[in-house]
Amino acid sequence: MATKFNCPIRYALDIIGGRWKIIILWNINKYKIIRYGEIKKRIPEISHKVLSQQLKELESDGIVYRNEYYEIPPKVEYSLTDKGHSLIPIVEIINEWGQKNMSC
Amino acid sequence: MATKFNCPIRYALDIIGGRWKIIILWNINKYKIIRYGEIKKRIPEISHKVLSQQLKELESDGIVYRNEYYEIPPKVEYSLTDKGHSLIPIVEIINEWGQKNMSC
DNA sequence: CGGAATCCAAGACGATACTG
DNA sequence: CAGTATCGTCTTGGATTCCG
Repeated sequence: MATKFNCPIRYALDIIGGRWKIIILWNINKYKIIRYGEIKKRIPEISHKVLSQQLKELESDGIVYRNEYYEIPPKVEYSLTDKGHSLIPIVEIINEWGQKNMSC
Repeated sequence: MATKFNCPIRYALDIIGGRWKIIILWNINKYKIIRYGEIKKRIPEISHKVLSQQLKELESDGIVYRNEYYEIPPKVEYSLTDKGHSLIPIVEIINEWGQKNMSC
C-alpha cells in the first residue's frame, strides 16, 4: 500500500484525509479508551455505516486498536496505537488554528 | 459561515478538509506564486473542474490570492494570503509525519 | 490559458433491517 | 450494542465544449 504513493504528504493524507478521520482521532484521544456508541454520540452527524467504515480503515492503517469483548450485547473499545498517537500533534495544531481563526 | 461551527477543529477542517486542499497549498507554498496551469501540471490526478472548484473555495475562505492578468490568452497567478501562510505549519507537519511513517 | 456550463457516470452516503 | 448488507438517493467528479 505504501508503494501507492511517491510522496510522503500523499501517503499521510490517504490515512488522515477521510472526511471524519481527524474528528474521530480527536475524540479517541480525548477519552483514551472509548466505546463505539460513545464516539457515535460525540459525532451525531456521522452515520452508523460511515463511522464503522472509517474506524475499520483507521484500524487497518494501524492508527487505532479495536478491543472487542465477546459478550452479548457486544462491547467494543477503541484506543490509539503508537502510530495513532504520533498523529495527535497534527490534530492539535489543526484545532489550534481553528481557535485562532474562527471568528466568534 | 463561521457560525456554522460550534467547534474550532470543525471550522478548520471545513477549510482544509477538501480532498486536494492540502496538496494545493503545498504546491502554492513551494512556488510562492504559481499559475493555474502549473498547479495542474504538479497534480495531474486532479481534473480541471475540481482544481478550479477547490481554488475558488480556498480563495473565498481567504486562504489564497487570485491575481488575474487581463490578457488574451488569460494568465492567473495564485499565492498565499497571510491566513494561508498560517496554514503552512499544518501542511509541513503532515508531510513530516508522512516521511517518518512511509515505509519505502 | 483559465474558467464556466453541461451532461453523464461513479461512488459516497443515509436509512433500514438483520445478526451474534 | 456493534457490525454487516442491501438499496435508493444524491452528491461528486470526469470529459467535453464554449467563451473572453
